[in-house]
Amino acid sequence: MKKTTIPSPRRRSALSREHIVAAAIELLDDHGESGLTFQALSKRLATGPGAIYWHVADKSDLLAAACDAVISPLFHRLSADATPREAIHAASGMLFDTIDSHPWVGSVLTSLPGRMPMVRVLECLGQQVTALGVSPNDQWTHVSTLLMYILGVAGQNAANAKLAMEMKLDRSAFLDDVSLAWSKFPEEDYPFTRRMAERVRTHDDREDFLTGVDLIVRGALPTART
Amino acid sequence: MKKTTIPSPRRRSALSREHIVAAAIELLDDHGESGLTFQALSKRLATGPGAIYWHVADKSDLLAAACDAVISPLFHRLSADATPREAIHAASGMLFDTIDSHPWVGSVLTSLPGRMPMVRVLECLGQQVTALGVSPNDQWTHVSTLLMYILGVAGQNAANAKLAMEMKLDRSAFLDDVSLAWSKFPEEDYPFTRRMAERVRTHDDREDFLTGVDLIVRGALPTART
DNA sequence: ACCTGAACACCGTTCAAGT
DNA sequence: ACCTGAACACCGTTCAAGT
Repeated sequence: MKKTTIPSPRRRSALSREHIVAAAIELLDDHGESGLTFQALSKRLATGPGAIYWHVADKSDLLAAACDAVISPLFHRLSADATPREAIHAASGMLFDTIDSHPWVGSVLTSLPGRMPMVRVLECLGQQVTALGVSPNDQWTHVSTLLMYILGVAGQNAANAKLAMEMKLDRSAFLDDVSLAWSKFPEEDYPFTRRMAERVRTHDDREDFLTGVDLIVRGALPTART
Repeated sequence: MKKTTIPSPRRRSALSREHIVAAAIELLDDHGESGLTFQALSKRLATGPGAIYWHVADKSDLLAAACDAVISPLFHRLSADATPREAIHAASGMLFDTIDSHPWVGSVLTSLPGRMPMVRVLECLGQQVTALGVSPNDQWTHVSTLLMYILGVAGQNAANAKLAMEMKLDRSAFLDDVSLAWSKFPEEDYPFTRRMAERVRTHDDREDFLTGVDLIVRGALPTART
């Protein structure tokens, strides 16, 4: 909701990749994924669209850079003295918080399989799952299960935010909408969906997410070590 | 790789929602997500772009209809006489196969949170998890964990296919590319990614996916019943 | 009721021309 | 080396006009 209506105070600073990425992040945060256009971006930076292409290859390069700029600082903040389970929990929580406050990160992250912002998440999870004592043979399966789950939640978060913005609703009004739709499905064919209509309106996204992470970690290591 | 170069054999048939959706699916299958444009679609249907809007609200409506047309038949093919675990396994396998042969489904599915194609998956999983004997309090968590995992894999599949198509590589060449990139990360900071470089090139996507499903189901129900 | 197709607003990207 | 801004190709969507 912050408007950040800066008319044109960045005359002095020469255009740089960092400035461009920072401005892109502001646009994405304020107006959603559709808010980032080279038109809007060049206006905010007081240049022409062509200037941006000197510092950035294309739009997907810009999105990747914006995503990485938001995500990479997270992994410097992880305390080293924690059990693997705690570390996974902490990293997941931080990831959720940034995806929650920058919903576009969820969809950009998914769109870069095996590339830089995502590999940071992979590596972090991989090291902790290894430290958990999972046998080398199972490490890939367990880490990628965890990663796919996180990407799924991230993508849903992005989709929710995008739809809510299009419908000009806030998050809770949007969930009310979903809840109402679920309560109208025929009881006969959709008993489960019907039963969950109330739940979806009142649940805590963050808590649900972390419970899912724990559930997967528990499945990965039947011999629990707290 | 099927070209399906039908010049214009559909003169007779009056335009209908079903025809439009079927043509849209063909375009998506043959040329990927970017292949579906109202321009290309109206050319294939031998009409103007405006005609399509009489039967379809807008592009997202069209995508939702195409996605649902591909997904909904799946859930009529589930045999009733199976244990919950088998049913979840079977449904997941079918879902994977359709997402694998129609990669765009992965991204469209994610973009419709709580809406029609996705609710079918939710309901199917929900009924089986309920039959599994999970307590009412835990049903939401376990089902949504499973669903988010499936959506994560679906999204990655779509992203892989999209990138591979842009780079004009087939799937295995694309994975070779990722594998090579992973093998070049600095050993010091990315030991796990490095170790998995070979794995990512040779793994079986479908098998990994189903192993992940089992892992989550196992976590959901510590008291295994086969 | 259903279709036509030109027109509109907007997008990512390019490139000759400037400094 | 870096920036300018007009131009290009293409997109989703609209709408007056037809049948």
